[in-house]
Amino acid sequence: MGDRQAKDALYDAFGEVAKALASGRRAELVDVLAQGERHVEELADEIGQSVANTSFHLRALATAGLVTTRREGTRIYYRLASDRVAELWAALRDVAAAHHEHLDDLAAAYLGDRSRLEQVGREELAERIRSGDVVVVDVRPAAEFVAGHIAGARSIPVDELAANLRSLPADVEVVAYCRGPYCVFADDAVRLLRRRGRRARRLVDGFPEWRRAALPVEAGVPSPP
Amino acid sequence: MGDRQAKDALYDAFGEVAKALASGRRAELVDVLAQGERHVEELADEIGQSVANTSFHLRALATAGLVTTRREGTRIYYRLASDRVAELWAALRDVAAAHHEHLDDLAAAYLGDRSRLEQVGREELAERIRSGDVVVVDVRPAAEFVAGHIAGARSIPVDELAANLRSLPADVEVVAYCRGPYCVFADDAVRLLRRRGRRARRLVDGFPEWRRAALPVEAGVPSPP
DNA sequence: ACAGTATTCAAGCATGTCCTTGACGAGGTC
DNA sequence: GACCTCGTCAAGGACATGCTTGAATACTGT
Repeated sequence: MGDRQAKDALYDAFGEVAKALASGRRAELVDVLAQGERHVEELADEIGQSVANTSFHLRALATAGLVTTRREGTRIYYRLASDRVAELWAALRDVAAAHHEHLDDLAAAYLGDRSRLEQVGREELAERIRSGDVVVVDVRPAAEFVAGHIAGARSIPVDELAANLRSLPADVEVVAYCRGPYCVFADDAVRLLRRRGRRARRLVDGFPEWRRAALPVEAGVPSPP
Repeated sequence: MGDRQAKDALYDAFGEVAKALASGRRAELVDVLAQGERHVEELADEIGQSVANTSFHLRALATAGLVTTRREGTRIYYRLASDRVAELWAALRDVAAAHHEHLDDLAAAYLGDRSRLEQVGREELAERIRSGDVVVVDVRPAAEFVAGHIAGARSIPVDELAANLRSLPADVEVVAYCRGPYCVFADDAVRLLRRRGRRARRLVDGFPEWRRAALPVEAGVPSPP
């Protein structure tokens, strides 16, 4: 006990888990799966890869233990193995944001200029929801809303927002949220709303962080009008 | 903004950070550096690799931003870029412990049977230190004790423990701690102490976790007898 | 049992990673 | 200034990874 070979093998196992996240495509998959389960074809579409290659990456994640599967009819749904995986993913993002040399530039290139985009913190939003003077809009794809969302939120996927503008009360501030700090959906939604003269901000991070903070969530289809 | 190419580049950057940990040797380095700064030759010795290869891995960690350096005379000291990195490392260990298929076996092969090894939690130990009815022994190498240790602990590196047994009071329980949950030093120390008829337990994790929990720490050489 | 479809597997190529050896470079010391 | 030490860099060989294409598998639903 305590010998070199066994130690190397143990730490190699930690390395294997890290290797599962050591690919941009797999990182994207984890980011999507942190919203809830999805099947292979959807995931392939999300990450812009062939189904075969997506399946290959999902297998890598499954082999490392980060995701598990469930069959429903002819589809196979993948989901994160547990909340710990989402926490690992959040820790990885944190370290990258703090220490990766070019992350700011890359984020700016993908997200655009956020300096004029007002954000709202989780606790403040929870408070405003309790007092009822805010409309919370989930701008992720509908499937992710169904898998779980902030209690009381309305589902309006970002590409349907322009068409549904008038269903939002004009005199109440809107808070949009999406997948997390590196997701563009809420940014685009807030920009659109402000161009139309609405008061709008985005939640600083996304639904997975809200859920992990043990704030109120719901799941299932939107309640009828 | 929001295009495929920029998104891929951003997530590739997250992947690069994960890749820095995607090697058992680099994981070992991070585990050691979580104790405090060390120079290349020491690190090479710790991970059982050539100096050249250790330098290569340290460069990989530095390029990803996980470690930084400081020159002192002819030596170069490496340290973790921040506490976030230690948190990422802890999150990685958690996920591996929960989901890696063979981690239990690998840990057992390296650490030996822990079923008869009693452990003590951080909060309980903090309480017992306040009431003063426990001796806390830091069994890591002396350099790591100097870089930082639990307030009030004594430094007795594990391979010097047998020779210093009589300096420990016989009627007080001993709690040994070391680098973390996958470190053998405290296990070996507790086993030795119990064979010699002492009451002894190990802290569940190690010094980095104690410090991150904002419990009392000190640094510097042991106070004179 | 059969056809249909979602997913996985296999082969193949280009590219990247790990570790070794030997030479080089930056700083300190005499 | 010459020498010494610590650390880094470069080249090279064995091996692993990422993506594509095309075929195989494992279910479902009738």
